Amino acid sequence: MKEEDSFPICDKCAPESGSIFRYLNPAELELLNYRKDFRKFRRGSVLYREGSRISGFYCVHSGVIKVYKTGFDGKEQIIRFAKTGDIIAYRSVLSSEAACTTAKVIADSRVCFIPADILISFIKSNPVFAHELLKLACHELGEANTFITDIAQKTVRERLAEILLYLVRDFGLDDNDYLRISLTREEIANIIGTATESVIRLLSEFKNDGFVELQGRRIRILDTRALENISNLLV
Amino acid sequence: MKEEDSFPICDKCAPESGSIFRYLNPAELELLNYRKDFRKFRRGSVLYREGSRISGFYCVHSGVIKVYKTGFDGKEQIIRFAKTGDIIAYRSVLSSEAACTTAKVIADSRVCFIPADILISFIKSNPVFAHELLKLACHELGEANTFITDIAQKTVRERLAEILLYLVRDFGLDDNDYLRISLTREEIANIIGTATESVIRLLSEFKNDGFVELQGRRIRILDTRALENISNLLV
DNA sequence: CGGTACGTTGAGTCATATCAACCATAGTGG
DNA sequence: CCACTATGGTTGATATGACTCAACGTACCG
Repeated sequence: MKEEDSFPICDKCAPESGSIFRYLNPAELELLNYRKDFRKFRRGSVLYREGSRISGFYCVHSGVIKVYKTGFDGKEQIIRFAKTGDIIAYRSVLSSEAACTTAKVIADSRVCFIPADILISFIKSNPVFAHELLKLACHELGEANTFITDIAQKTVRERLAEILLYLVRDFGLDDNDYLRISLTREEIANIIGTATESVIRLLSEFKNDGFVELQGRRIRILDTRALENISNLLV
Repeated sequence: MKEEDSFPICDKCAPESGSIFRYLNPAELELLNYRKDFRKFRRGSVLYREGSRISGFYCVHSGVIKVYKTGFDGKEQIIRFAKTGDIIAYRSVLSSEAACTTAKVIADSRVCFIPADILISFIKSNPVFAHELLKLACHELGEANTFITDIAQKTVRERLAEILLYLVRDFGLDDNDYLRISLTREEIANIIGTATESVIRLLSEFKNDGFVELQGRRIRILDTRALENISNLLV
């Protein structure tokens, strides 16, 4: 059996990936392993679509998934990225609402699909798990609020610098200081809420100023300090 | 004892106001009534400030409170309003983070302050309550995501029309179709993320087009349909 | 080798921010 | 009672950041 085909066992992968399931007890983990469904998705495939009813949620084992909303004119607004250990679609499952986002694979992914009912049952049976899930949701809410403020008040230039720093924080840099996530210019634009051309212009401005280096889609971060200054990040 | 001074009992006011506490059992409600602290605040007073550690959260009995973040240049970004039955600051309590917002009274308010530990204990003892709290947080998260998309993609004009409709939905109209919430132009600007002058200009544009009528701070909604068209609201 | 998706650059336009001046109202204190 | 002040509202002029449109370059892929 090739490594890629190995079926992940959550009582092993949960603590390693730091996922929310590390708060489950052995019996619950066993149930999770029994009920979950392991799936693979290639770049570009869609896990679920805005407006659809979802019968469960996903835990990301590997890969990167973008979660976005589609605006009035069809333009996508990226809300967040999910990577190893993150769960997605839990919001819709818990609030009993239709999905308010679409999830599309950016880097080939392996995920577990978990039926909605056992999430609910874990909440009922395991108060610590419920509390941690609440912490997770509340933390995301805090981040959303910060993002609202930024997008409402900052210039595109400031937001671009900020997003680059967030990507460094969340995905890290390789040995040559290249960002470990590969996004199209359009995707970057759809995070910070601007036009693709604006991202291109500002990125090459950053390049000319010596803050970054560009090799096609790869972005090398040369001067974090300068980006921090531009972004006017509080904290 | 004047009506205004009467101490609200949550097992009465919770079901009436539709607050989250309607999911507590009698014993828990008794504990809540015993531990909570009833407080009154005048317009302009601050319940808690961004960055502070909070030892509990608030349930609004009457009045209106604005919850906002302060941006880099000191400009406030209003995140939401809390009115009768709403709870605020629960996010910070649950995520064990410092407050990421400030809460300031817009219309004289009566609130209950509830110590953090009993919120945690309710989550542990009452799975239904925990689930409902999760629903609440997840619902707010969904609204935040929608707002991010709007603010990133819509014009100021569209956002202004949209916010007027939201205010109608959340606060209603009186017998003469006046909005039941009174905001300064600056506050409206701080919701939709624009300059005060822009709000003034667009509002008087709406007035000239016959969509609204303006009497100082009071806004009369004349043509909901037109506002819906302008706002490009999905739904 | 054509096709498709992505990246880049330039030119022109427009929505919105900024700056400045002025008015209206209400509360305050002498 | 009247200046005095503070706060909020309004309007106009001006500046500019960012978007749109359009053309073209590049790279990979079947």
